[in-house]
Amino acid sequence: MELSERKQKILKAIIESYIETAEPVGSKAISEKCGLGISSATIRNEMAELTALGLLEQPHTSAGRVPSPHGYRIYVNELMDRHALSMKETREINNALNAKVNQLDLLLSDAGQVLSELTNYPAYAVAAPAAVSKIKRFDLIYVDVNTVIAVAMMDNSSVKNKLMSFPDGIDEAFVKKLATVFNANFTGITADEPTPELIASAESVTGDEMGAVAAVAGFALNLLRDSGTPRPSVSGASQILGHPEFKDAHKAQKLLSYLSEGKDIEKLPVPSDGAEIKIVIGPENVAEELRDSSVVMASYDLGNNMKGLIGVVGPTRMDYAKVAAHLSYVVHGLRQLAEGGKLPLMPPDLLPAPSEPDGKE
Amino acid sequence: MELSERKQKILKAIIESYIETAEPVGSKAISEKCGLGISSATIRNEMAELTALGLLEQPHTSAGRVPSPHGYRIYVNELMDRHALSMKETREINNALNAKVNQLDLLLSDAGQVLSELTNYPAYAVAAPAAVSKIKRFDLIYVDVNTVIAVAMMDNSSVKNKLMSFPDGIDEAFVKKLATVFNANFTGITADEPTPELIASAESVTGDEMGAVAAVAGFALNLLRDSGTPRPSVSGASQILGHPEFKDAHKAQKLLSYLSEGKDIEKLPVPSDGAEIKIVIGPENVAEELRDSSVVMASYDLGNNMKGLIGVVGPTRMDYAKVAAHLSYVVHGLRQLAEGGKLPLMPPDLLPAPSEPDGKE
DNA sequence: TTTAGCACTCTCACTCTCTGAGTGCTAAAC
DNA sequence: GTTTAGCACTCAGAGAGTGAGAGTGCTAAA
Repeated sequence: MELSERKQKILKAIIESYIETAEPVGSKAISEKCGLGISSATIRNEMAELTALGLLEQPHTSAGRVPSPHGYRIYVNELMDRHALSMKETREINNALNAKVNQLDLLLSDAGQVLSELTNYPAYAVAAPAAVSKIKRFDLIYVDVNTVIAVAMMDNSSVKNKLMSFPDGIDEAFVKKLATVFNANFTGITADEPTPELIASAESVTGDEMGAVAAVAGFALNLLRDSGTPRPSVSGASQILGHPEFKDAHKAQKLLSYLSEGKDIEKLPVPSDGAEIKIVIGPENVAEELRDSSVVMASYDLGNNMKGLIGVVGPTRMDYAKVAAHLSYVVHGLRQLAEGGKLPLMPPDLLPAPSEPDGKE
Repeated sequence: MELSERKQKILKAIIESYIETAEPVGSKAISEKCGLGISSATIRNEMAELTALGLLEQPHTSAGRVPSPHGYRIYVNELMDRHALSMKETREINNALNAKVNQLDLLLSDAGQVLSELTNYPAYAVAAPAAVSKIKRFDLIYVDVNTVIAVAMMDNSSVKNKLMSFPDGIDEAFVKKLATVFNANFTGITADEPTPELIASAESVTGDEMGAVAAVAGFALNLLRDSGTPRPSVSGASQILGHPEFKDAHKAQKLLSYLSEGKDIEKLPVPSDGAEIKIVIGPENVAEELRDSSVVMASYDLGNNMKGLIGVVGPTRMDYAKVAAHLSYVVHGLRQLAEGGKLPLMPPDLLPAPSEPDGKE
């Protein structure tokens, strides 16, 4: 389908006005605003045709027009201007990410928080579910006679630790031996592999004192079990309540609990091949709960098997251009940080690559 | 002020009915329900007196009565029955906590989640802000030639880790030396102490390669800076939207963003001396944002300097009895877990100690 | 092809009325 | 003195009716 240039301009103007005001847009407003020296009657004719094409909708006869999901799709694929990040925005992202380069798992949820504060929509981040997850490195740190820290690095590069108490005391040499045995036997195995024997053999090798082996093994098993099913971390959930389409608390609740419970996360949108940013509009969503929201998301791959999704959720009337630009910049920032760099405090001249939503149709 | 027994019974019946239905309670309903063989006219007389005493309020002349904050206070202090946890509830708490005994910081937010799911109100958990925080133990784990894990245990027993990448490669022996030096120099110091010299001396001792010392020191400094100002972790935020008093999205948003932003957490209620559970009702709250909500909270002290607050937030029309019982049981569970035990899968015969709200007046 | 004009439609805000729930008061009953 | 029945009174909320305003679609002229 090819739209005349004028139709495109009108559609764009309508969508942008609606994004700003959340009110149905009338012909008069467009004829004044969009700059083509054209009367409202002409606009009306064009709008009628756009409605017939399914790009606009009418809440009722005498209201203005509202973009349909399909209309947003065209807008996003073809009409939308790239949003140029302001100095201030860039600085805000850089500073916030720089300040938080501690634990990598936390970095992601922090990135979500930055994103959410910047865009005024909730953001989520979730690690890619690993088909089988393994422990890559295991160690025990002796703190004092009652305390040991167990540390495990998974093959997706997440690091977990647990503080373990031994009220009856534990021997430093024993801890060392235990660490060696565990590092030798528990790295590289998956949750399915027969571990009871492993534990038994570890016990026999070390000569267990008061179940330390079992305790440590329990930690390891838990990790293997848990890290297969990541939970999304959601930031800025309450932002959604600021938008008029969610002033019905029940609607907001459905969306929020879907996001934060992490059920059916496999139904979250995933990027199409090669696209850096994917925009999924309302009914295009697989998950029932997202059907009248839109999602702007990106996948990240920070190397070392750290992969996953990060995205922003909002009403279909969403400022796609701005959100896409922010998201894209944040993902670039993450990658840079993961490579060990710091982010420059001034914005680079080259803005992030163009967003590339999947063009169906 | 002494209430006659009959007034107490009526007040109790009104509050419990209101907690259940969220509708103003009329005299007729009470006369039928409360079991004293007394007509609605008599109840009306009593209700008028209770209103005069400030324990009930009338939304308007011809509506029923609604408990006032003061009324709730009396109810909580004197009238409320202890809620006995069902087998099912106990099992649910035990299982959920048992399953999550990995990282202790996570355990707390998990406890919040359990609480929130059980009570249908949002829950928060926040560590006590440390006056000065220090590193108790520091270590580096060599993973491979490009990767090192830094682990630090703070004196409040929280353990933090960071995965560090060294694209140019790093030597295992060097990592060991570095760990020794850092453990010797960075434990026991506070954020204020003059660290540039420390770093310099560490660099000279180890003979730095490509800024590894600086990277590790950066991690340590960040920890020291950050861990002084804990953020509350909030679970089940969206639950609040399920209650009719928060169907106004704006009101809900104010509450939620207060909780999750962690601003002014010093204004969160703190337990009064000796009380195990504290209940703070509506306007009794210090924080402006909590003024028309109630908070049921407890402090926990899991030993090893792990202290903090855990609580549940809801409308003033809250099922105080149930929430207090759940919270109390969860806190007991935490303590048991911290001591290294597992929770029994069957409920103990002895239910948690009675809740003990501060009795002002 | 564009535009002005006009009749038409439909929502929203407003008012009015009616209904039902619940009260407070009074006078009688216990 | 306490309790109760009876009754007039009050008020929120639902529903119907109305007018204004915004915006449309159509027609005929430019």
